[in-house]
Amino acid sequence: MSVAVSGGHSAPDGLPRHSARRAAISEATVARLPVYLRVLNTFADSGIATVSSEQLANAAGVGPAKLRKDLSHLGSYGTRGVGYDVEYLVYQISRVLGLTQHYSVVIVGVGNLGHALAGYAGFGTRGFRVVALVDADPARVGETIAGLEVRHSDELEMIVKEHEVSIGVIATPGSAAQDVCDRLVSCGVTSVLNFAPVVLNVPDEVDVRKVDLSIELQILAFHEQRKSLATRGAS
Amino acid sequence: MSVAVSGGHSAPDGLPRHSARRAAISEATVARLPVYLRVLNTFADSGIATVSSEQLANAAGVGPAKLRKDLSHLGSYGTRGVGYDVEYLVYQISRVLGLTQHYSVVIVGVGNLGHALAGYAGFGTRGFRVVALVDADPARVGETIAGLEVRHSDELEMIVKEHEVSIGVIATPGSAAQDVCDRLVSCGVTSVLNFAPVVLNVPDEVDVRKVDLSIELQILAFHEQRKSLATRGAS
DNA sequence: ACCGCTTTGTGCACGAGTTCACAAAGGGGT
DNA sequence: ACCCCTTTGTGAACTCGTGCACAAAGCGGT
Repeated sequence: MSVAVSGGHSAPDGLPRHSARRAAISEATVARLPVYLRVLNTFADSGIATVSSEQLANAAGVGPAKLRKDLSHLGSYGTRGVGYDVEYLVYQISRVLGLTQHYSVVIVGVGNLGHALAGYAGFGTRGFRVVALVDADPARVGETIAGLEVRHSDELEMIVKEHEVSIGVIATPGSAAQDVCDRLVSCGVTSVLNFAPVVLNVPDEVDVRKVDLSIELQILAFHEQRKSLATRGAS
Repeated sequence: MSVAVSGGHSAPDGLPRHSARRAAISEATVARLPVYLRVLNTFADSGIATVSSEQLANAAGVGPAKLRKDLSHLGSYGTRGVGYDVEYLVYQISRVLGLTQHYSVVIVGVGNLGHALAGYAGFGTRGFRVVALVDADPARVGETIAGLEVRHSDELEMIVKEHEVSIGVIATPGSAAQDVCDRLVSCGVTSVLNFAPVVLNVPDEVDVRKVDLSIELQILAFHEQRKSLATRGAS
């Protein structure tokens, strides 16, 4: 749903990682950790020092058992009879997610959506920094958005190298997306967030996550129809 | 990912639907159908009349077996030795997804993101029509975006009733999201697309899908870290 | 009318993810 | 020091989704 959901990652890679101190965290769990993290942060802001799995699970919209199993995959950071220390858990999840490092992000395509993304506060949070905005349209080049000057997409390779960009955000029309993606990948970007309505083709080592509005709407439409058929059928 | 992916839908509802002529389509399959549909449309535009499961699967980024199984869940619409008729399959998937009906959409929150959503072409396609834009800020009320006048959120209930809105899009700040959601639900909206970074609480019969940028970024960060640890560990 | 080639539809086995239920573990009061 | 209450961490059963492999089914050429 998210856009749900939906990542690149092909192989369940059973390769023996360097020395895997932990049994490798499942994809489903990784997708939920950011939710827990957000909820924990709101708890911390409210001055709450400790939470039980049940409280946390309720706030995150999952079952308590699932939550405990998820957390157990990253270590034994709870106290039996008490719960989890909020601050400590925030730190541990941040560490596992890699948010203690910093990531440079480039946004390609400054249309309506790219504009909104550039101004999105979520980037500012822990670890992510938008280092450049890029567009193919010369008319937009030079414009300043959210404190960044829009640069021409010819400079894309240079920008990626210069800032050691690791995450590329594609907010172009669908027709340009694969080309932009190829260029990002060819100069070393290994993670892509794709907003264009196309299926991107990338080598195995590159992760792609897609956010697709019209897919989400169509999934909702399916359930809407299902519901209206159900009530009509019951009459 | 999707935005992951991530829907409301709680119970796997084993209730005997009205007369369920088909065995009910799995959630995972439903999430892929829109992708198939899009690919099929590009094929149709290229004048291609027939596709094999392998061609379609490649273009959609899935395995051929999975694709065939997905399609088999909605009927036997292929010809052995030949493949699938593009136009017919487009029609069948559209029908199953409920895109032959029309859905009225209201967008709540006209900030950067709401602005972009209002102008998004994806809404115009088959079945979805944005009937109103709503914001709580009086300064924005009256402004015209994409041919629609922004109205004050006090009028939300009236608008929903008047236009028989079935899908609500929440593009407000997180602090307002739950309140807006409650109001939408209380006047009959049964599908919500949530862009606010909060976990919405809704009754079981309401479907929520969330699109969360910062979650997607954090998932990418996890894999980035994993990759950099792997290469560092191999040295 | 038959034969061989291609491609679908699906039974089956496997693996991933979820849920249940409970033993182990810690805290606090007496 | 002991006991009771709460809550974690996890083994085990189960459900769901995926991928393989192959039989059934068309089509076209002879």
